[in-house]
Amino acid sequence: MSQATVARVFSSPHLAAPQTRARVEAAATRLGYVPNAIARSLKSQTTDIVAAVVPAQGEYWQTTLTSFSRRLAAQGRQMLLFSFAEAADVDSALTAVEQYRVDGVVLASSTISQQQLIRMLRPGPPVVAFNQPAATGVLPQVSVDNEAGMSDLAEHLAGLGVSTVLYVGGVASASTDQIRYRGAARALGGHGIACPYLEAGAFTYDAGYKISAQLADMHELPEALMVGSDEVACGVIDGLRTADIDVPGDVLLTGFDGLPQSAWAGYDLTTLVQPIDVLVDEVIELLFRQDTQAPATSVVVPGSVRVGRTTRRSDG
Amino acid sequence: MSQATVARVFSSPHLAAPQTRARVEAAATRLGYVPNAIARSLKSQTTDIVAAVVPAQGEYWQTTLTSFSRRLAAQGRQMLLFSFAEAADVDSALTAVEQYRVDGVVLASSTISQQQLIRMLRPGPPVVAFNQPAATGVLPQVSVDNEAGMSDLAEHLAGLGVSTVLYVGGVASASTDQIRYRGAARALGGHGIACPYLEAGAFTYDAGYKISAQLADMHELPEALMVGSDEVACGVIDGLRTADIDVPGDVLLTGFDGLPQSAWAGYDLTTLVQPIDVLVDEVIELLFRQDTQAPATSVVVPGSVRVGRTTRRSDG
DNA sequence: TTGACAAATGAATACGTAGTCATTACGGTG
DNA sequence: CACCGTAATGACTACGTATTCATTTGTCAA
Repeated sequence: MSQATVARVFSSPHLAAPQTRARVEAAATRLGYVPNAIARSLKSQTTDIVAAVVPAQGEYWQTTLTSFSRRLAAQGRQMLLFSFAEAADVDSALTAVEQYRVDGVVLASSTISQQQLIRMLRPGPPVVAFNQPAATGVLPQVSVDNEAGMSDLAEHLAGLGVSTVLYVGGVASASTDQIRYRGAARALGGHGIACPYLEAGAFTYDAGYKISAQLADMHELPEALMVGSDEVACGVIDGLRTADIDVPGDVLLTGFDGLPQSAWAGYDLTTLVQPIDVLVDEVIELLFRQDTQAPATSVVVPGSVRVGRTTRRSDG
Repeated sequence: MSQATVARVFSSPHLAAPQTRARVEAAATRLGYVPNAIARSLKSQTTDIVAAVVPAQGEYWQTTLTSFSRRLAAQGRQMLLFSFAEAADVDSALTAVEQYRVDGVVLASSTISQQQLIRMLRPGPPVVAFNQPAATGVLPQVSVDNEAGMSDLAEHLAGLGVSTVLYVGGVASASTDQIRYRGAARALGGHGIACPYLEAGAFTYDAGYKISAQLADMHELPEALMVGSDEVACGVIDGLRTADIDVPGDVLLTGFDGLPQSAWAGYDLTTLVQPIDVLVDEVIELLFRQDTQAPATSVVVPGSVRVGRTTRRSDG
């Protein structure tokens, strides 16, 4: 019974005689033998591991993460997780990624710097950016159609006869924020509606809650608020309600992302639902497609508007 | 310039002459050389990787997950993620875990079967169960003090003069659910208050939302509801409000877990806040403590009651 | 019986690193 | 100058697997 035979039983069973295979398997269970994936990786130069670099905060990323993990598991691949809170953590994460010789890398988060993206261009595993329009042209990238999505929401508002709108963004320097705002501004502009921009400061509930104080203090509220993300939108709603301003009674509101929470009855946002499973599938296909012809392909997937209570006028 | 010298520069720099080190580092950046963690793992029999087996759904687990990831990263360890939706996925995950020779395994979720827990007793990396009281005595385990926590909440209600209470659980077969209910029943029993049990069917918002229909149909509501988890509690609140039953106006309510959402102004639950970072630290310490004296230590960490609007009577 | 051929197996090697051991170089002391 | 101790380095091996190549075994036809 040689080591080579054992290896064959586990990696290419058809090359071993059925009788031999049975003997090997019996011995394996008896001795508690389990093949060593580390050694296999060293020999085969492939780890079946995909690294994911994801922000530590935010509903949206967590949802994305579990989608990735499950999809990869279905393919027999594992996921090495790197969640980071600050930009500095990204660099150390990328260093670790390089050492582990993973089969692919997913970079999620719009706050990863251009410089950090470029770093990943060195020879190594395939890299795909997730929902990070700034990476377009630099790295292969997959994202929802932010501009068209926000544009669709704007058209929805315009269709309701709204004439004054305020856009509440998360982080003005984030590429997704910029593109979503552009989608809103252009669509509304087409109807002759202006759309000023207000920055909440972060893509979080708290940021939305706090910025709502500024809204409540305005001498005249706009008819509608377009908020850059669902999480911020929930904060805005709660903040306004605290100030006795009703949504949708006193002001209409839209979100973006389609988080589970946005569908909760307490909020029931009109929002753009991102088809996360589709996005994830596109990323995985991009990582493992054979032809590496186009090095920086950009895949844009359309989202869909879900109309909720926040744009349904009670008096309508 | 031998391979041994290069290895020393990267793994124990003090053994290399400063001048040599400089030359090696220069050559490394020039050639794009990066040490191979796979080969290192094979030789050193240690991967610096911890596997986490976590449910795909649930706010609570996602929060836990990112806490783990960050804490491990701070130690120079990585996290191999296995999220599962069904029990069958757990087995395949455990199989993969065994192959990758990770340095430790964290099993989170109260729905992992006893049989699956026992499987991990075979020789291999240290394993710790997270918030899984059923594992007590079988595996080392870390959890919040579920019974005392729910008991504290019950005392809080009793202190408000409540005399009728209904407990809304998630999954009756889950050990956490049972223990939390016991905490409520005992504490309330001490005040002569009965506490019937109602099962929502899952630890999700939707389950809470649906079960609230049954509550709304009761001919007489209890004075207070004790809900087994914050996520279910949010669903119950929204469901009741849909049926024009106000919380806390018509019924008081408590949650459990201390999720970020439970503090959102729209809910502002009275709940038991789990000190997740502390729990995570305990798990990591248990995994990597040197002495393996007590094989099935059980660490129980106290939580703290946060009083929110849901137990503040407007008329009080 | 012999040859040809396929199936099954064993021996040997490489993957890239860490560590052991031996060797060399160097500076100080007697 | 001889001796010794320390610092620095190189040669070599093992970690557990996949794979190539050679060898053995078994089967069938001539």
